[in-house]
Amino acid sequence: MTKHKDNQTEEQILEAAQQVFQAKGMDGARMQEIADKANINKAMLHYYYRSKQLLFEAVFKKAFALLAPQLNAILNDDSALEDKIRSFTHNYISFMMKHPYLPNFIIQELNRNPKFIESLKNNVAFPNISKFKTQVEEEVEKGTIVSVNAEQLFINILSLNVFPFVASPLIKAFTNVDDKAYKAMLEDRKTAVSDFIINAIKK
Amino acid sequence: MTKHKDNQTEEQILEAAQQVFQAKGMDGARMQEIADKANINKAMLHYYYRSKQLLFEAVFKKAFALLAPQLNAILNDDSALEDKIRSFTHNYISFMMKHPYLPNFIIQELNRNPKFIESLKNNVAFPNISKFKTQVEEEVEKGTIVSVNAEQLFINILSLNVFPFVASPLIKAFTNVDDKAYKAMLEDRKTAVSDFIINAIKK
DNA sequence: ATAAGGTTTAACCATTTGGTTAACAAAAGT
DNA sequence: ACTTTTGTTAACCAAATGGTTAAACCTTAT
Repeated sequence: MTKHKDNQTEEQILEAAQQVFQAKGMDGARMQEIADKANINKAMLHYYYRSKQLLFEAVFKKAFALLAPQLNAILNDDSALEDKIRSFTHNYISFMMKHPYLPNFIIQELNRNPKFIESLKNNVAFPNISKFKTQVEEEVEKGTIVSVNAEQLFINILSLNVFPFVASPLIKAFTNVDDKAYKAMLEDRKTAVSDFIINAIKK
Repeated sequence: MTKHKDNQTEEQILEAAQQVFQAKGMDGARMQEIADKANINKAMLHYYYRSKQLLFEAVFKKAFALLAPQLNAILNDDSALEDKIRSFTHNYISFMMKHPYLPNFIIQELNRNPKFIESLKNNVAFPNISKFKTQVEEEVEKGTIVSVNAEQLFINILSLNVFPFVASPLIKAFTNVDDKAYKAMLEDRKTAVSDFIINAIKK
């Protein structure tokens, strides 16, 4: 119990900031609300993070660092394509059901400030398609899957997995489904999406 | 040239508001910026629309009214399922390439305020899945497509078509693709996506 | 004990922001 | 002609907001 209270406060702030920023975005978030949620004085936010912008960036980078390994699972893992699709879909949906704010937060703030992505490319293990592209091209050549463009396939996989988390209010409304039933549908998607994708590319 | 100048001003405001709201969201938008873009005094915004909230709602409803018919094309049209998937994909991507801000704007603001969807259900021709569901179930019974849940299929179609517009900065970064090449990829998707979907459900 | 260093708080500040007001200009109705 | 209604503007206002400050409070090493 020597001097870890500082670390603890810093963590409290980051935790509270994460909640507020992810729920309301950079522009909608209020420093006072973050301070209240962290049970500290507003000046502490500036003591530890200097400015709203820097606090936001800390939250954003932490969120992105959480997402990146998920994506690298499909882009850089060594297993066979079909296995990867199944495990990625299963794992990604499980993961996002625990962090439902994440994808929307990242997409929204990246749209607000596209330059922001440049700093991420340096700081975090940034997902890259090249290895996945080689693998897809090999499988096409071997004849195990139909001829597909690797980028398009990647976009399709990503779309089918991410979109239901980004657009949930809209989809719920169109399909006349409540929260509970929507969760059940997401649960089904852990296998339904991979079946769908594999069906689409299997010869 | 009698008394349409009023209408003209009102339109200028709505047009400017649309640009600013869609680029920066409700919270990030500034009334002064809208006024400047419309080349009018800030007080005029309140003269015609009373408040930021009401101006925003006018913009939002107009945007949603533009989107809804697109979705009704796949949900309520009478043509055969396969034809619908092909024409929807083609038309939706063409349409969104002309209005790239639209889907992100609607999704973002609906996440910010999910209650908002209730008022839409009354005002606009709100897309509904029921007819589409019947059609899918019939085709499954006839044996022309594999056994799929209609809601899941709808989500898949929507995901594959919408997501690339919502997450473009992210996808561009992962696939190392610039603006021009991304547009070409979207162009390809007009047929690639429908092929993908039909492959996935065809027996 | 006490000096030094980091930590925390209440009060304060400058700027921004949505919104209002009162006067003025332009049509439109009589 | 003149009165009323509608459209437009500059100046103004109160509240909110990100950020600062100066003093108080701990903790710890000397």
